[in-house]
Amino acid sequence: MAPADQQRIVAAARELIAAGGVDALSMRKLAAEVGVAPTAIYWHIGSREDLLNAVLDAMIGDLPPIAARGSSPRARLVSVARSIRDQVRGTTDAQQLAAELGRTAELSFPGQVALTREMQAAGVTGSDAAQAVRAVLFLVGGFILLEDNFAHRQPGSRTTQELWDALDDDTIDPALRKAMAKPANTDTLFDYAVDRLLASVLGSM
Amino acid sequence: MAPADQQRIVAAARELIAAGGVDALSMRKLAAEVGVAPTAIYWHIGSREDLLNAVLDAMIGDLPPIAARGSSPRARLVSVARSIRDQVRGTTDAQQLAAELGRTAELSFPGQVALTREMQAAGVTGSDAAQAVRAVLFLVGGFILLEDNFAHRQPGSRTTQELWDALDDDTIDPALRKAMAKPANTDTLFDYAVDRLLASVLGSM
DNA sequence: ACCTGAACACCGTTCAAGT
DNA sequence: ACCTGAACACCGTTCAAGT
Repeated sequence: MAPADQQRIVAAARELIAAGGVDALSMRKLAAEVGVAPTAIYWHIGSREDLLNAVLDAMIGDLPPIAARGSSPRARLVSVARSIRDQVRGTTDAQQLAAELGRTAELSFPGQVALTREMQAAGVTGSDAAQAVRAVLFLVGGFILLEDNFAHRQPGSRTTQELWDALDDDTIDPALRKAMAKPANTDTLFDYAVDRLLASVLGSM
Repeated sequence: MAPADQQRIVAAARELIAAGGVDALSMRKLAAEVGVAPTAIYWHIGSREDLLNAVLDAMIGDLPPIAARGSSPRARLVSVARSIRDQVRGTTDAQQLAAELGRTAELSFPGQVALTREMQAAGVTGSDAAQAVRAVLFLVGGFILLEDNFAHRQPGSRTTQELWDALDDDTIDPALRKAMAKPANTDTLFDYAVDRLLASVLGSM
């Protein structure tokens, strides 16, 4: 049997996570996959938390850089916001790991830097730019949170749409209630929200 | 010993969660707390997931309604956004449970309705209002996500501030880098971001 | 240096059996 | 109707012992 070095162990752990999510990774299953006793993992990597940190390190190393596209500063800002959202949505395991390990700052940092660079190019400087960048980041984060929860929704639970349909409230216009009950196109909504926030932040409605 | 009915079991479960978080609640500890064999819990409530759902039901029942304050429509919208944020921050256990059980829609719905009502009062109608409400909700959600992660950050991990201090990037102005490296006042930032988004959405900069 | 086996202290859950 | 005890199939982790 090949030696159970760190690289092989981390690779096997990533396969287990890719197949069944972070919860599907146990020290015992991993050891079986590597072809070794569970206790050997502890010799090579350490505790479960050490293992997860090593896995996250490897995942971060594989991430492509965030690219800005477009010619106008405004378009480039929008493209970075979209890139961040796309990258987060395509790396849910890494996001979950980072959340569990308290390393989300690390994971979101490259996007933050890219956004800051483009905000500077748009002519916003100093603490104004810092505030603007953070506002955009929070908006992007909100999409991630709510889309993620939407994706993790259990079959038995009620959707926002169903809740609106069931709501009996005369103070809200029927047409508006109906609009809220319609499922949202989050792609369109994302572009709209980012556009509105940038318009106001850049002072160029 | 008093009968181990559902009410007593749920109350004991809430105490365990309040004391040590959702992870501190196990069927066996709960049974010990109630003074009964672990298997008795299954007779009264069912599985662990059934138990957590019953606990979340009780928590939702205890939530106070979201109130709008202020006289101008804009001020009332801002106050609802702040109320949502405050309520979420004060109910982290319920938020975690809702996320695990896929019931976040239910938990965020009252705030969504309150926001919709005030958006209508501000003169925005139909699908425009629906989009505007959702944009504000996503922004509020982003604060919750990033503040939450910030709070759950492990002592060993690096903060966004430390990452900025360590960044060596000549394309970003030193003053801006310094501004990003300063810890953000999320209260101020929240008011700023909500204000900017509302200004643009309501079309009254 | 690298790995195993036994052991400890936990989990959630089922099910037959008791009163 | 309500509860227990035994049992099953899992966990993470430690540590002495082997090569």
